Amino acid sequence: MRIEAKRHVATAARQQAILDGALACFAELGVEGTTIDDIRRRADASVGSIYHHFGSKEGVAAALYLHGIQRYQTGLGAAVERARDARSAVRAIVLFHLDWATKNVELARYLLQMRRAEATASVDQDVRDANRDVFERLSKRLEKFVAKGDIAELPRELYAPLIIGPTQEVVRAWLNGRIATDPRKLRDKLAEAAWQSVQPRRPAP
Amino acid sequence: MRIEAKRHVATAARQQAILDGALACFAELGVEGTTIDDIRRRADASVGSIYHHFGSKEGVAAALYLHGIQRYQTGLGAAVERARDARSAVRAIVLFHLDWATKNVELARYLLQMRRAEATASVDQDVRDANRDVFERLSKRLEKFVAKGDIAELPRELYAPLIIGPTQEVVRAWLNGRIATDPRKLRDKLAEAAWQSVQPRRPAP
DNA sequence: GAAAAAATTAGAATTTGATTCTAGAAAACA
DNA sequence: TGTTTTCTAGAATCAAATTCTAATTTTTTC
Repeated sequence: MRIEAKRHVATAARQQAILDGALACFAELGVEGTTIDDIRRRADASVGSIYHHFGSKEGVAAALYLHGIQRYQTGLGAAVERARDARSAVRAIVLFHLDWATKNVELARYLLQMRRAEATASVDQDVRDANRDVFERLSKRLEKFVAKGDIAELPRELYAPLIIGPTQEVVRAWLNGRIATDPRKLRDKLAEAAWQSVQPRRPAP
Repeated sequence: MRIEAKRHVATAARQQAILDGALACFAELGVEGTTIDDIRRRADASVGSIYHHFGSKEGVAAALYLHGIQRYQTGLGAAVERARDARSAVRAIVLFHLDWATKNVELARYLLQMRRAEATASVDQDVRDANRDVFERLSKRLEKFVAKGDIAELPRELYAPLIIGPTQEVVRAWLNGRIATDPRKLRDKLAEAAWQSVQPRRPAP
């Protein structure tokens, strides 16, 4: 077979076109406000095709969500791998988050909006799995830093909120138009705050 | 008129019944999964009545959202008023948040889920207004603390994220079942972290 | 205190939009 | 080449939101 998987390629392209069309529609009209027909038109597909590939409108929304999460996490993982010490690892997390959100505004807004929306229930498990993978890799690194004393020993469930919580809130506020300043302007303060928040406290002098 | 506003009372009761029924349905079936008929049954109302009072299913969702936000903010405002110094003010914010979410689980989950959902667009302005009110009161207090040097001088848009961001993330994770520990167990660490994050930094020694 | 107006409730009729279904086209396979 | 599988089309169906018309109840007006 000279040109193998010609269909495979076409299929992937079609699916991507549908997802792209859907994101554009969702951003413009809202998820609820978007009809299958809107997506069909924008992606230049047929109703049958959409249902064949994704099963339902919700299926499209869920697939888009999963894709987005995966892209985010892949990037995050890579960014943190590069860091050589605890401080730059923490900084990398904050900076990557700010960067990703400002460079993928529509997608970021969509992920935020759909976080824990029931429309994504069908991929919840996949999202959890993906989360766990990245999370475990990050945890491994973290533990080493904790062992060395570079990072404080805290209840496990606190690390992520402390490191990313404030940044998350800033990004959310910006994406929702509650603040106008480019959040990247705050990056040094946010990175520093994240770092301080997981520092072992010296006993009071 | 001996019994004035008999209707007014009945109306308020009916509206409340619809909102209560809606919250119960939303919690059990999801917002999407709930039909007007479900709400009608649970609230023992008629379709006409629901539409008369709220205009649409989205209207019901929006009203419920606004109510919830207002209740949360009233409580938060009151909690902070009571604090006499910067440190206890910051602590009060964190503790109130943890407390409110654990005592109003269904509503908290709903608010979180609907945050920035398009269904609430119609009350966005009201939510903003309510937010601004509380926020301004809090800001006034904050400024005094900043002037006294008890709290660091930072870009305005950073205070809320730093103080409430990590707590928010913990609550979110708990409401979504990502963590099982009662978040109130983490309250001292979260309050301390919030406080530290807005402390003026001593220049490095 | 009766007539008029306004607010509220009912539930049937309509409309909108998601989903299903059947048929046909294109590629992979043997 | 014939057969099977995957994919695309779009018409038909179905479910649920919304609208509409007609009562009913309360408030207001004279």
